[in-house]
Amino acid sequence: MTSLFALVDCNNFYASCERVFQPQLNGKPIVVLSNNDGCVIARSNEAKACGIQMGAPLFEIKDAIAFHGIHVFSSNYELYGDMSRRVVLVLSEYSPHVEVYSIDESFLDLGNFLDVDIEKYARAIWERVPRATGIPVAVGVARTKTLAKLANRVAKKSKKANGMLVLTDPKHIEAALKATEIGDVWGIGRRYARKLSQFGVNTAYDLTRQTDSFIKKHLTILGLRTVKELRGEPCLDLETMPPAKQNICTSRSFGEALTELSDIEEALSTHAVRCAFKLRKQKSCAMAFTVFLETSRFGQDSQMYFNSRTVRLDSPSSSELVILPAALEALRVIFREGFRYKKTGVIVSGICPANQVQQSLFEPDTRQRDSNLMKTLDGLRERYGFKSVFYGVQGTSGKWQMQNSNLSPCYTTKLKDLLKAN
DNA sequence: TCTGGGGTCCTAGGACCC
DNA sequence: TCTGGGGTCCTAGGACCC
Repeated sequence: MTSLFALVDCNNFYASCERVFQPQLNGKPIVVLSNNDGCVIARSNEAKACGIQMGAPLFEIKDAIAFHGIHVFSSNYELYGDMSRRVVLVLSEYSPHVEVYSIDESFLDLGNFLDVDIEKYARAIWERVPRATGIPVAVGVARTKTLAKLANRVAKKSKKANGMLVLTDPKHIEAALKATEIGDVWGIGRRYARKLSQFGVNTAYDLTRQTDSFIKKHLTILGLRTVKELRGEPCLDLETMPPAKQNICTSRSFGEALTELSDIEEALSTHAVRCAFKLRKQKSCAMAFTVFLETSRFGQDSQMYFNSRTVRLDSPSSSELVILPAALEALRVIFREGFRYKKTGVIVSGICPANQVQQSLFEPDTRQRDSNLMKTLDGLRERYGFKSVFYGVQGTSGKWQMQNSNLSPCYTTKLKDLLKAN
């Protein structure tokens, strides 16, 4: 029995989502910006052709935007999240085992599809997803996940493949490995790419020719796994049930620099509430959390400051009534007058399943009461949005709120949007 | 003036224990 | 004077992913 994986990757996903609802932008250059309209996180092919780089700060490309008439969007994660669900729904028609790897990528298990012409099958997926959702995709198929990733890349780049490639023939695999730069291999980042090139290892093919001990020494056992996968030996399984997260971080940069503690408290309390909500959503409790506060990391004139404080809880909790006041207390400890702050956030850690939590002996049992209240609050939030109920400390000044001046409407989830406005 | 927000895992080294 | 060896836990730092 041989394994077979397909990697389906949405092309320029965020840009494609925007285009589904503004088809007049087909063929036009589009970029989508990060939170706070900071830098470019998605580009249509036309924008790439204009020379816009991934991660480019908006202020650096203002001229290019004007010159080429590039359409600019703030990121709209509600829209992208909903489009992503639609794509996954279509994919699940093609395999009983789908791993949603990220918002725009899924692995499909095509092993045991014995009587199926895989070439035809992959092409069917490639055609069907855009027809059903409006989102164009690339499909790469191979014996290991890492090779499927590589096949997907080649499928996108090669004119001949035109967005779909089944990479199982050894001769084709070798050619693909030779055509793939080391830094484009899944699992090899910038640092490793630089290090490897010093040893004369420049392509994925070069990498497969190294000894295991060399790889393990310089790239740890994770790198060795990558190399084995490139050689065709499956080391990674499909993960259809994502494990509960071990850390959950909620943070945002402020729309503008803040100096007042009370403004920062509004932001942090909002993040703390959201973070506790995420924790409850995955049915977990946390043993500890960290609050951090920082100035801009880029400022030259103003002084930089970063500080964090970790708080251990007496017993694991997911209650806002526990986390929120303690988070604010931690913030007041690390806050210093006289800095221009740019970001704050909270990270919960030491996560365990909620049903395994033991009551602390010396604590009054407020757990049940809290849990009932949280259930009620979460119900309201899911139905009417996060603005429907909030604590006084979260405030209404919203001075910390992000900039998103080019936000598109939530086309697919509008009802929720309307309810939120009330 | 303006530079995102999430996550994962591994390794090395120190503290501490028997 | 001799002053081993093995284990666990924790943390910081460094790498990676989207």
